[in-house]
Amino acid sequence: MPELPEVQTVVNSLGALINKKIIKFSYSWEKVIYNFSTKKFKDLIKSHTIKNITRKGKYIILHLNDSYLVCHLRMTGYLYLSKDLPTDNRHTRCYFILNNKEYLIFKDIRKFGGFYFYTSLSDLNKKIGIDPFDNLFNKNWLKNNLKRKKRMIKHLLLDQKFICGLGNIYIDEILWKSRIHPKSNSQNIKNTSFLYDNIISILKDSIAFHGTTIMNFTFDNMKTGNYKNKLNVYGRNGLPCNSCSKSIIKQRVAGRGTYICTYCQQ
DNA sequence: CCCGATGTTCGATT
DNA sequence: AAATCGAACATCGG
Repeated sequence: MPELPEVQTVVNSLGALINKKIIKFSYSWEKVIYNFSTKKFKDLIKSHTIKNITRKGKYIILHLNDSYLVCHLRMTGYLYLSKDLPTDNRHTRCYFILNNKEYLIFKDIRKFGGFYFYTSLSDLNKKIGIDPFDNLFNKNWLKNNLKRKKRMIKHLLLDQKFICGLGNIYIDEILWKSRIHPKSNSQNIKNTSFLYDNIISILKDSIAFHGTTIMNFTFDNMKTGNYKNKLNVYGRNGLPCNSCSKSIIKQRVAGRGTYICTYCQQ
């Protein structure tokens, strides 16, 4: 579920974490910590103060005194602050107790999400590419780097090592608005400037609407995103294209369910 | 009941 | 280098 706008929405909802201290870590699913055993992680995390919260791609980054607590929500992760522990713990995988007696709670239906502990961000930066809101990501960057690759555009945009943060929903939306067929070769894309504008504007627009809730995405005590009503292709199989009125089709591209207007996107 | 699909990522294989 | 596939899981719908 969560792509860049949803992750940014979560980051925005966690501002109250700043300057709070982590007192204790508790878990019920061992694999919720990706790069350490939970035993080791407990030691590492204790008594750290959260200095800042940022995001890169789909990763949430809590800046600690001299280290980083990084969270990835994968498909169904839900990270939120609460004065109380959940009454329904079916999907609670772990939580942190803070010095003000509040809880940072991580629920995750499908158990794919979790946390990394890093002493530097270099591992993370090596793993993923440029963020769309990075100053270095501009029209020239996109033009030059699309030219360097010979890949189906949808496949390339899904690759987090290329650009990080885009996922299945927003790529379909961006390619529809850009009038680009998802199977197009990245080298042959003519209007890269228009594609750039649509990447930025669609992400910004969705952030303003707190992201898209299709099935499971919630933030800040069960709030949901409202961008779903603004989707032009995703999930609109068989419905008329908002530009030409011909039928939206669904087809598998790069192994993912993909929504296309074959008239607008040649 | 079984099968397929779901917004992500990783690693193996072609 | 690029593309496909299965796995990590749970849930829902046909």
